[in-house]
Amino acid sequence: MPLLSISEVARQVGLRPSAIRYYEQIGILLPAQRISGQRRYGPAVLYRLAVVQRARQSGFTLNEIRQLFFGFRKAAPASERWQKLSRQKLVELEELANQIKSMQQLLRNMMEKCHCDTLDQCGKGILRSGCGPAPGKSLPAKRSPRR
Amino acid sequence: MPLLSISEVARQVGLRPSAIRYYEQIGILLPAQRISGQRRYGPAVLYRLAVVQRARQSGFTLNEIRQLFFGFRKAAPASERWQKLSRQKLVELEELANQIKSMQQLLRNMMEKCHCDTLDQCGKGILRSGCGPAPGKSLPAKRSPRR
DNA sequence: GTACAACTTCAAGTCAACTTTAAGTCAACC
DNA sequence: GGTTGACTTAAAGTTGACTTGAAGTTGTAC
Repeated sequence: MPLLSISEVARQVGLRPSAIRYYEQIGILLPAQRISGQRRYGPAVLYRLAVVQRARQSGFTLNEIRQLFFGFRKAAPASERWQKLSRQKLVELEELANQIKSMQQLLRNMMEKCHCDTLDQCGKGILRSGCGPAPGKSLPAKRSPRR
Repeated sequence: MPLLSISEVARQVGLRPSAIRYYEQIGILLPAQRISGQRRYGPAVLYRLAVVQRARQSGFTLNEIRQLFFGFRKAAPASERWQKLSRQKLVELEELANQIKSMQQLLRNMMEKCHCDTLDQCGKGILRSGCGPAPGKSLPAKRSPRR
């Protein structure tokens, strides 16, 4: 039953030691046992950090991860904790995805429709919504050609 | 031909005066004419800022917006500028959208498959990839029930 | 006894896009 | 002359998730 040093833990989970100290500092990890001043960890910390990493991958902030660990009554099962936080996070991600879609729409529209010469022209066009007209002929407002 | 004060411009474009000063400071807006120390703007600044706002909505950073304005040879038409920057940005947005999809996948998988009691259990499961087994019976991996 | 690596703490720095604050200037009105 | 309101500048603060730096401690190796 070997106790791990901070850099050993860091190595195993793919973090830097400073990140692990930070997690302890902000209360995501409980203060580790010290041996002559230095942190020593049991293997369980690897599970802890696996959860943290998975949650980060899933888009949770460190505050939310703290909720996951400490924001429930003590007996609350892990599955219930994930359920609750995930539901909310899925909503946020959906919103984010929609934002991205509308950015893509704007960009595609810009690439397709903007024939402005100067950016000021372009700005004028934007104020009338959409972007500027073609230099010579006015296109008959075709809709996006499939896809 | 009325010259606009900074707060009038801000009001019209929906920014705060401090943002406009900031844009000047970082070189997105050219230094405005001063009248007894105060900034005065012609109507063209509204086009400028319309472009800035549109670019922000499309996901461009302020650095990229500076590129849009000043990162091309002087004669480069606006449409060409947008094309170049948009192509790159669309790639980034695509990557971002994929990240979000994988987060959503992780979360849905978690909600569906995790029946862990403790988060440590959960962490153990994650280390073996996926999450923990059911408490009693093993569910036959049903796929999401519509929607 | 001293060099060294690995750790410690605490404070400050990083990034982006601003905002906030403090202290000062200016023109207009009473 | 005094007050008000809108402006000015420069510097510092904000948020999140860390990293970096400085200065100090510990255990081990030579």
